[in-house]
Amino acid sequence: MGATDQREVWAAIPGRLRARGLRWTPQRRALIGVLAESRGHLTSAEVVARCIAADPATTPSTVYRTLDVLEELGVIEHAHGSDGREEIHVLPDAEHGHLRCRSCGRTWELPASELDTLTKQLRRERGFEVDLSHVTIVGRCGECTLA
Amino acid sequence: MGATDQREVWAAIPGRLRARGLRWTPQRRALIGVLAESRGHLTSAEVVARCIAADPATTPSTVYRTLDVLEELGVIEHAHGSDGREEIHVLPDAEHGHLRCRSCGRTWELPASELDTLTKQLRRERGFEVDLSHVTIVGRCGECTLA
DNA sequence: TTAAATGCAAAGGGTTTGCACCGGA
DNA sequence: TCCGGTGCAAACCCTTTGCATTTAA
Repeated sequence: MGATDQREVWAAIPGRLRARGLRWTPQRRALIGVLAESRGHLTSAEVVARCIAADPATTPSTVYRTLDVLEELGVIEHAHGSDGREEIHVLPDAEHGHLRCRSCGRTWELPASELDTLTKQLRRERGFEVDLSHVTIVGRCGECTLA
Repeated sequence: MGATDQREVWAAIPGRLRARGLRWTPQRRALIGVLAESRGHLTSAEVVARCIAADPATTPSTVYRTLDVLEELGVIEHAHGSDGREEIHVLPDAEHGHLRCRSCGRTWELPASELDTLTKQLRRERGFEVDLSHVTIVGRCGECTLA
């Protein structure tokens, strides 16, 4: 999915909200602005912090409530990081899992192709449908293993 | 690992604590009692609740502190569940990951053998060393998919 | 004896909730 | 106008911390 497509997703949100009888507000516009600038993953708390940075008048509860709405729209998905906090993934359309180094804390995307063997195997042997965007493999990355 | 071996692990704890200059106390005995009766996984909060059920005088902070000690001993390991809470795994000696159904909430152990292909592949292609006990694959189990 | 462990209470962080008011559609 | 959204504050839950006191070794 290219940058242009992503912009279209953001641009379509006001209409998608109204189509559901929901509303497009300045606060929601601000939140979308924060998300649109955030590649990859961030915690809900980080989203709140960035919204407050952008506008000190931001209320946490509004952010959390809007994040719920956006998840219903499928614009974001949430999971839980190794420290137990909410972690949100922007634009999960490109299904992928994550790789996290527990030493340096960095994360990488794990494309569906690399998890293909596992997902097929679990489906075949256990009838289990893997939710790719919630797969997070924790361990030590190459650099940290060498260091 | 059989039930007998597990009992031996519990029985060895007092000595292992003392060998480190740590102490075997009634509170720790009670906590071990709770863990020994808990197959599989449970949250820290559940451990606290069960300890309090066993002895209303239990103090949460003591439980949390002892869980830390037990993790250092390698008796338990902690991860984070889908709801973001601490989740502890008893006796992680037999390295395995977990499979969790996000619909019914049940979890299953995922033996190293089933993750073997993935771990080898990540090591080869990325130099990444997977921490098996922290692998949790989320999705929908066979039963819930049918229902 | 003496350092570890406990109990208590308080703070902490992130998240959720109730409710009156505000403001998109 | 009307219902959804907002802001505020308080509550929530789980977890951590400080400190005086107890207790295992």
